[in-house]
Amino acid sequence: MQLGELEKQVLQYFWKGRTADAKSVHSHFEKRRGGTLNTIQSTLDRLYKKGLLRREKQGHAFHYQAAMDRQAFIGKLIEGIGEDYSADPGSTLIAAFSTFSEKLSDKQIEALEKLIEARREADAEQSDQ
Amino acid sequence: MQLGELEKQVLQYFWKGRTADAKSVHSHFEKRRGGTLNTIQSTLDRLYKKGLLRREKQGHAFHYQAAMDRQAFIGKLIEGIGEDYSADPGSTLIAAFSTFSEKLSDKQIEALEKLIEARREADAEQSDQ
DNA sequence: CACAAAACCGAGCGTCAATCGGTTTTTTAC
DNA sequence: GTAAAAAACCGATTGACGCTCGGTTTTGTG
Repeated sequence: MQLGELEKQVLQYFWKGRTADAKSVHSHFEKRRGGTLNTIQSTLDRLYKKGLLRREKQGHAFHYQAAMDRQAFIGKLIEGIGEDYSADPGSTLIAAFSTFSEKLSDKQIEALEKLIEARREADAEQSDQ
Repeated sequence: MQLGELEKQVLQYFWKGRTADAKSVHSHFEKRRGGTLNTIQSTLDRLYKKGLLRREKQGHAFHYQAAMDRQAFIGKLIEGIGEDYSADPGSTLIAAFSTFSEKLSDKQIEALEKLIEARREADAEQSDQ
């Protein structure tokens, strides 16, 4: 799922937890980059059709919000990379870890180990039943 | 770094450790998908200009080979995603782990833990000096 | 130097995001 | 209920970029 520059920015805007209609989004982006309301509208529509935004009629306008959070979306993108280049999940993850290794803080490493631990426990649970 | 379909396939061809000239690559891909030698040539050239293939004149033709292996490249792509969506390395990695968690074998989890351990030791080493 | 092989150039096509003018549909206000 | 306003929707244009390939130039070899 490759997004254009404006799409990326709009998505990140919604990841702040906001719900907004085209008008609000437009007034937010107008200052920093210009563009008409129509441009924002078609971008919202594209993101909606791609399943990245949810929307709902509220009075006269659609109110949009993120359909998944940043973490879930990034996970999907990384999954897509694995598929594109025929890498299994394990090696994709190892590639990621190797690349980032030096940049990780102790805290982040701990968080990762906690996830691993949790996953191990889930495994044990499974074999109990 | 978004690649086209042919580019992806050619790159994977080189990840098998091969060194090859345009002619060889073409004869490899001709069966499964057709296309002229010229198409392969321009694809090799594009990949070369993107820094994904290395090349060297050998007699009258360039011999190409992968400039980095699959793991390094996938690492770079994932890094790019983090940049595109303003995610720090730690959260990118956690997103990857969360997404793949259930799909990982025990072996792959162990491999990951070994990497974490290695990274911890590197840290300790550092603080010794 | 001539011939062959490969590199290189350039153009056309398809896809897709960004952009925006114009039209249709929907809401709301009277 | 109808008119005005607001928003959605449609369609066309532009700009990237990958794929494709014909044609020209360069290069290596005998």
